[in-house]
Amino acid sequence: MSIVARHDLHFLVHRLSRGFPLSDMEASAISHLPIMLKHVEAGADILREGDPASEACIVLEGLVCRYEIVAEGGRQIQAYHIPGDIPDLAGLHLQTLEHNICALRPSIVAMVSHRALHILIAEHPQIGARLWRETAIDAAVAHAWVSNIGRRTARARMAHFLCEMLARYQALDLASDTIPCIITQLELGDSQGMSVVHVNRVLKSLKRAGLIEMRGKNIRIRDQVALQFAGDFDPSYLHLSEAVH
Amino acid sequence: MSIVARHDLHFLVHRLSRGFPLSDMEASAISHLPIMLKHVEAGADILREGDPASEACIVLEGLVCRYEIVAEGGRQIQAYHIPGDIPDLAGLHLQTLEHNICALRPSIVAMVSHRALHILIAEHPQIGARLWRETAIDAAVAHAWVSNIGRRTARARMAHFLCEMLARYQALDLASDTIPCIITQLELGDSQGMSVVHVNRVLKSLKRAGLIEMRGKNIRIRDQVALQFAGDFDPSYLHLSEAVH
DNA sequence: CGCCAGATTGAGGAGCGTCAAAATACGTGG
DNA sequence: CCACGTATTTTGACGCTCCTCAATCTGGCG
Repeated sequence: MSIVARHDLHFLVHRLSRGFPLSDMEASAISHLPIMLKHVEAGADILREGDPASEACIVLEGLVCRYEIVAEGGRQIQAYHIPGDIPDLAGLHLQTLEHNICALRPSIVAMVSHRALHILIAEHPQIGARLWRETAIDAAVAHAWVSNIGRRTARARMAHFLCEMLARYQALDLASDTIPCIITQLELGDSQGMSVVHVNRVLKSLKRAGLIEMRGKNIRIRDQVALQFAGDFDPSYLHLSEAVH
Repeated sequence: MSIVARHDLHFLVHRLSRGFPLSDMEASAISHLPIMLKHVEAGADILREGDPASEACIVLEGLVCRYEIVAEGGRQIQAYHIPGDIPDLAGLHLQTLEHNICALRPSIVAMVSHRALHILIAEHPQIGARLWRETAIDAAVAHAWVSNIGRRTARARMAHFLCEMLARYQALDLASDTIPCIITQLELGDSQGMSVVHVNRVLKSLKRAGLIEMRGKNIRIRDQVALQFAGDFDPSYLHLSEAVH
């Protein structure tokens, strides 16, 4: 997975092509964006709250998250970002971002200057529309998280979350039944609004029910349909494969 | 408040002008959008989950919310929309929206066809950027809600939410210390992920502490600074007044 | 082989949900 | 202007979910 030759932007192109393919010229324009590769070690921040951003980062490999520290002492992970995602795309239109972005695992990201992106968008309005769509999807996912955390029991919440992660990796052809990244139980808790202890118990319950199992440090979904049912999961909000009008 | 002559898009223009004013031509182009006014009664849906949308609605008066019904039976209100907001702006780039939009109070909205918006954006790219920014802010607010619901106690969560609503109305010059819309305790609970009973107790606690008081059916913030402290509130994420680059 | 991050388990308690009832406000028609 | 039906608020009692604290266990690695 770490061969330099593979470090291109094909996951991003793939994402933006969802629904309706980009033209060769557009795909090529994206691939030729002036990027700077950055290897980030696990736990390292990529962007800090309040930084005036002048560039965006595209996840190429690894696992990145957006998080915030709240006064009462806890960390809240607001989103996970997998290859092809642009965690700080919103920074293109906002002065500052009010969250941190960090790598949870050793990761590789591509840094692109906002200037380059603005030029790209000006020359290829269609790409601008697709990127705007990404911002909209980001919001849709966040809203789904609000519902998940606000109104579902811990068990259903966890099931829903696991379904989301699996579906996103499946859309990239990076998974069939196993979530290919390692997420610790502490991280699961910090994203789903529960304590590590309770995460552990909920996972145990899902294992006992035959819905999931551990495969080394990864989580394998043994019964995706049942898990989706347990989590009241409908993948529509991820907009993984819809057409563009 | 219901004089027809006031039913223009000035709140929207105001929103989009934040940070750096729009040109007269741009402001005028927005004001001349072909809109259809729609009076919506309290409780009526404006958009249903999964509707293939071909138009967007701009809130002119009243209070509108985005919500979802989860399997376990509860309603989760994901966002409140006040005058100048476009609750379903994301629909401009997504096939379908996976949430409902309804009026919580008698409201007036302006319906605009996506076609008209696309033309507007094509002719005024700057307006497109500002609308894109709105999508980004929508996502930022949703992420703040994730943190709020996921990691704060009921009391801090409520304080944070009240600060948010007040700040948004203040930015429109529609409030000084009183949230000018009525939100029932049931609605507060459905948005903050708590039961009506607990909402009532939390509000009581905030009243006893002298942070808020009731003014008829409205909530008046008696000590905004203290309430912000109690809710660990920092308005940055609302991006109410920042410059555009 | 020892160390350490992460996982697991137990016990006890706080926060918050549920159920149920009463109180209050609000709109409507007489 | 009052009577009445409905929506909302308020309060109490009780219990479940989930948190905290704390200890033990496991697997990976130098």
